[in-house]
Amino acid sequence: MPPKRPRQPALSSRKQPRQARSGQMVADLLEASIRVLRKEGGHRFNTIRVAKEAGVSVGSLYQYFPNKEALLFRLQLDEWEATGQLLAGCFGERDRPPVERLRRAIVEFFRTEAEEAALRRALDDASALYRGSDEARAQRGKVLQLAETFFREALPRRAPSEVAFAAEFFMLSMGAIAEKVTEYGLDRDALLRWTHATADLLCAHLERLQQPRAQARPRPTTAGRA
Amino acid sequence: MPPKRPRQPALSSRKQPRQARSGQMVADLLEASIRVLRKEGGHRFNTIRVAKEAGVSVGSLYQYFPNKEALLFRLQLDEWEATGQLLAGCFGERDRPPVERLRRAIVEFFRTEAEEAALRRALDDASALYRGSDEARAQRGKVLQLAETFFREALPRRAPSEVAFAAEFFMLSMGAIAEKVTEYGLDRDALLRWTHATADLLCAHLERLQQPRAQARPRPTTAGRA
Amino acid sequence: MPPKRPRQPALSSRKQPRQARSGQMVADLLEASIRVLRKEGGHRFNTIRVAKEAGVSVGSLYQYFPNKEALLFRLQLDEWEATGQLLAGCFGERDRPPVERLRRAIVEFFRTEAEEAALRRALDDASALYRGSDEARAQRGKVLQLAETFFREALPRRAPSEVAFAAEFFMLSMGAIAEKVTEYGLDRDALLRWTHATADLLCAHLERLQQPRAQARPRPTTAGRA
Amino acid sequence: MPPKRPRQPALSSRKQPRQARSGQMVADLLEASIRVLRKEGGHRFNTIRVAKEAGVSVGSLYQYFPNKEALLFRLQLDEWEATGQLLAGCFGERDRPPVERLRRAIVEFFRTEAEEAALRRALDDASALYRGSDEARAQRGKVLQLAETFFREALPRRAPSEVAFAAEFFMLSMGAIAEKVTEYGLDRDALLRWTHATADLLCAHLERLQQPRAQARPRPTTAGRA
DNA sequence: TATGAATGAGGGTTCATTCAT
DNA sequence: AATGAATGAACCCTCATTCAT
Repeated sequence: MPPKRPRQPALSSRKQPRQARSGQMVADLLEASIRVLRKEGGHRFNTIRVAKEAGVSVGSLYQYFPNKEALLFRLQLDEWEATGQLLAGCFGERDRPPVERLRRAIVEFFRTEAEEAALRRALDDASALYRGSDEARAQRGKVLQLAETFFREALPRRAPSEVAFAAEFFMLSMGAIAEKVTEYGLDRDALLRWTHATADLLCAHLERLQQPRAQARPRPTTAGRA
Repeated sequence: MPPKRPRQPALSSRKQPRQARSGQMVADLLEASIRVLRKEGGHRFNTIRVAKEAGVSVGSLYQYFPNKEALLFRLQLDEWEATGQLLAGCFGERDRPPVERLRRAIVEFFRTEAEEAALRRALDDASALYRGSDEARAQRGKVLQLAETFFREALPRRAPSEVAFAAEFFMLSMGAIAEKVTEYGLDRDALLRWTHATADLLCAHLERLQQPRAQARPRPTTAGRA
Repeated sequence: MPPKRPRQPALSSRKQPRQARSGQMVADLLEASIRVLRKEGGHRFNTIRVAKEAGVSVGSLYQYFPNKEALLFRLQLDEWEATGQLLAGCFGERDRPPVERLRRAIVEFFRTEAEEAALRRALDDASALYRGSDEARAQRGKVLQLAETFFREALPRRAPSEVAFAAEFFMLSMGAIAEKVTEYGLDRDALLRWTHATADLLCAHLERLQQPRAQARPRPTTAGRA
Repeated sequence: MPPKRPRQPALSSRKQPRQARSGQMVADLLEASIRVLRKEGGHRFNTIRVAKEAGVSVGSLYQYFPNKEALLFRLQLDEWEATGQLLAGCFGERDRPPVERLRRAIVEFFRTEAEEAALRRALDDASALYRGSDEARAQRGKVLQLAETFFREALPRRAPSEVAFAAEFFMLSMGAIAEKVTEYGLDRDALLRWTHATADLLCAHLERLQQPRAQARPRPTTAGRA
């Protein structure tokens, strides 16, 4: 049989940084990564540059991250984590009506997306490297959970499966639109216009879902077209 | 003598293929590219593989495309072109009401997106290479023109600037959502559910825009938030 | 799922060098490899050094050999091939009695082994890289076939399975002893002494096998000893 | 500051471990090394892994072994030592005839070789690192001494130089054949067949040497052949 | 015009060894 | 004495692009 190099890339950190020193190193590397991504873009992102930017050796990098993918993924995870926090904050304001909370979530989401546009873009460029990993799925699940809780509250009369779908649909739509919009690199005002258009779109949708028997709209048959 | 990457990528074809033979060569290369992208994914896409797949030499490839980016971009352009045709067809059915036309456009759009999911994904992985080029902007403009014509008809009482924004907003939203959805790799039924959810979302929005004074919704101040 | 790098190392040549130029390149690389192995030893053998020694670029090396292992393996294959030729020549001299042919084969074998001692040693150091490959097994099979033909002639009254075992046993013994002996780096006379001792050993064994019912020797039970 | 490999490897232990604690540490490291070799193979054998497996720090490892080679060499030394013990036991059974003792030695030798096949293979892969060292020569000398004593007894009428050569020849042959055979990874029965074939071969040779004027066999001139 | 061999910088990763703590 | 983080040279391999034929 041919030589078999093990090759079992993993995304989780190589060592749990418990001591202060290790934690610092990881933090330095992550910050350096962000700087590299921002300055050079996703496709110039490489371990040597990151290590140099962090002022450490490549070897050190590999002591904390099993491979390049893991480093990028960790960055993405942190972004997602922050986003989760943000949404949790907006969704959780139980003294406001749900639609208002949703709007605020959207506004805040667009704002933070835009702030980090360059970074997110770069991360996205590199996303092929960690796409489909279990860890990615897990994080996605966490955010969906969050949204589901909110939508359960906003749509008390809908069946659970409908609520779950709505949660996924809203999150995906918001994320997808925001991503594309921030790609444009708009100025503040233009961004606000897009933000509110999206908010109008999704809030109206939520209100419609809150009506007793919505959605019964005729679907014309998709005749023709191969 | 070595490559020495000039860092000044040009995307337009090196020569206008006027003769039949050249046209054939370009077509072969594009088809081969698609096969390579599909079979190997965006990150195994390289000129040697494409040339081999097309049954020609790398040198020939470089006679018709100044660089790898141009090849990929041309592929993307063709996709966009096809999409444009598709939308033009749907939007142009003047005997149907606009909302119905929009719904059909969305349904068809999702369908073709899903059919080519793997290819689009691969193209997207490679999109960093041609992103932001003038040609890309130009193509985008063409599709927007198309949509604007439709929305002008659908929203006769709206100001031109509002119509233009709506056109852009609808196109972007539809594209963004479809892209993310097809990333999931859903089965036929799930895909249909997502398709119609998106159609419901956007058609309702269009209907709302068709009402006299829509959009006058209170925007809560985005007070607070770290 | 985590990123999956294909990794399918193969040992066979990447392209069949049919043109003169290619053949030359392969030959140059193999010769350079031999020089590197001899000058630096198996553990300093690397693709960069080989390419430099051959006066070409690493890229060229990889156009003809899919990886380092393949290069080494090809060297080994060539050695084995030459050995096969050598043995075939000795074994095939049908006008001499088999025992005499065997002795000559052994003498010749030791001589060529000693000539290339440094190289073989280096190859052996690197053998972990291609050990157990199908190609290696195949080549081994070819040499065994050769030996079997000879032993069938030398031991006409033995059962085929016995002949096959004898062939394998003689080849292995001769090879094993020669390998260890040449490791010593002996002078001409000492080497001759070892050569003839081995020849005596193996020729006597062959003569014994040629006797009607040899081998009936009492095997003391291996009592004791964990 | 970095490693800066001095290229002057020393194999003797850095310190003579006199205290119990040190002895324990060395023992732990050696055992850990064996586990690593067995589990990961020669080419994944590195100091960090060994230290981790032993539950100590790399630094500690380097307190007792000047470098990786020394560690491996020590392992090899222990193997050789054990082998020496084994042979001494077999050779020393003065109440049995020499030929019988030799056979038993061979049988036992093959058995232990096979038991540790994986380990020996790994050690062999690493042998380039300590090959030719004085220590290796010394250990070899000890085993030869042992064998020589036995052969002096078995071949009382032979000249000392002949006895010495016989001792070396037998040891080398047995070792060489066993090594190659165990490389195959045979099952118990096949192994036994090979073992006894080797024993037959070598015991017959010993018996021949015990005859008054053996070896006077005509050596055909090695005419021809470059 | 077509070919495809050749280039070599660039990128990911490993690991022997040191030395501050 | 023990630790283990840090180092960085070294290694394998890829691929965009050129240019002699």
